Amino acid sequence: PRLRFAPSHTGYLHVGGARTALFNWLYAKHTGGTFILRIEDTDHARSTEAHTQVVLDGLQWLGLDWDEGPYFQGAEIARHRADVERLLAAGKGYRCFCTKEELEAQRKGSPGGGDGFKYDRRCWRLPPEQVAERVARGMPFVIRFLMPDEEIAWDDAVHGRITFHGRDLDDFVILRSDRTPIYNLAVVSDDIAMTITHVLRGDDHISNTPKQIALYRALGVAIPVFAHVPMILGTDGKKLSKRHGATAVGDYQNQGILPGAMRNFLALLGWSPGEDREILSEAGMIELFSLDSIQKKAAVFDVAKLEWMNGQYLSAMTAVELSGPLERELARMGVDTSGRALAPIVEGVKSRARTVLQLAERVAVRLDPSRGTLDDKADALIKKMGAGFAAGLEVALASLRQAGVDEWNPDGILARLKEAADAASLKIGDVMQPIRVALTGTTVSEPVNELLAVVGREPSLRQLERFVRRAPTA
RNA sequence: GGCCCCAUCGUCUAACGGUUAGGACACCACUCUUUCAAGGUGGUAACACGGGUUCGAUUCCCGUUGGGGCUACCA
Repeated sequence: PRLRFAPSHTGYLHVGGARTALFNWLYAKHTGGTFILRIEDTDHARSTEAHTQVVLDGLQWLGLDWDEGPYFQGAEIARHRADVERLLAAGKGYRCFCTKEELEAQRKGSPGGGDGFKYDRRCWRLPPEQVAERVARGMPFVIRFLMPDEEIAWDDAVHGRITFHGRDLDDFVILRSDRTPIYNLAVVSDDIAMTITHVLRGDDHISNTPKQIALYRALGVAIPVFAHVPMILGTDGKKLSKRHGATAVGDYQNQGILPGAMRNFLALLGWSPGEDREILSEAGMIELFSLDSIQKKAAVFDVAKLEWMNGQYLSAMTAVELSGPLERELARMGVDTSGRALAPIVEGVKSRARTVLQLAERVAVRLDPSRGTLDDKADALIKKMGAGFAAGLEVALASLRQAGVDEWNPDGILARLKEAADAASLKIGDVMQPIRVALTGTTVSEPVNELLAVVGREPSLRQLERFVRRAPTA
């Protein structure tokens, strides 16, 4: 099989597009087929190289490598025109001299007031000599496709049989007056030229499919397998768009989502491997993927589940595997990591983080506790403990000052603190929690003794002292 | 308006005529723990509605309702 992903270069890779690309890629990998990338840039006004690059970067980030391309639709205009000429010569297309203004007037005058307007074929009825005369006169024209009055149906690989009728379809334009091709014509021409066997695309193309099938028939070419995958919706059930927040894969990359997690999550949106599987390896996905287990229903994009999944990937990865994305994020935050061993810190915090951003923030605080800021829960705890907070901190500090460098390890610190708490008749938690808050600004962290060990003796003591001066004593 | 698609917990989904309708996220308890958003255990929560077909429908058919898509010299 030969598959293609054909995004238009809108300047960003929409998660819906990414999911479509993923399904194409999975099917190609599963069947040993070829995955082709083609950029639809016939709308040259919007076309820029930078926009194309964003799409390429997004696919690469997700690990979706293509076997051929990227091809550019805009480079094939000569072939598109040749196909249009063939249709014209065979009487399956015709010249239309109606101007945009005339069309607009016709639209306004039609029953529906414009929506659902179908061209009335007045130019098709023009006598040949009049057409020749207008062409000779240099009158501008578009070429329309003569929609046959017949049933157009196909067996969709995800929906089953879908049936349209030519009488409901318009004689749509296939070549603009500037002799550039229109989308539907270009797609069919390209898919034929590239011998595409499976067209896997979004649901929103279902209504384009009968037009394209009519074109295949007129060109005398057998149609490929069509598979229309469901759309991705926002939480309000509407087509996912920018007003829902992050919709581009680049947005999620910036928010600290790992590519593996994103791919896994996207795969499960509209497809199910069965047997309650959730976390899937790349090989597992490829092996299990099939067109007939694709959902017909649109799916809502649930960021909470994406983040959960990202957390799963995060805690399953080793500190070494995480070092790339982590250091990139730390650099972006302006944190100096030179000469510091990050691995031990990462081990302590990765299972509690859901995004690389959170991971980086926590690592940064352990590198330099003074950058921590109090969150609401920590603030509430301080208030709740009242004088006990400062008392616990004093006890901790006094005891930790006694601990030498040779003792500054998780076991040594724990022994110290236990002893000190006992001596002061405090519960161990009344000593530990204040330390945690002072060092991280939060109520959440790895065990406090490990936290102290990883932060180091001097930085820990310095931060605790700073905090004692600040903490309320009454 | 016309054409088309869709319909299981709040969300992602399993079920391919017979199940106490299963899992995951989220949520709520409990548990482990010096804390926790981590781990563990448990819980609340769904077959849109009405007709058929059938011994039997979440499952097949029709309709209703509801949602969505398309309807450009955009892609």
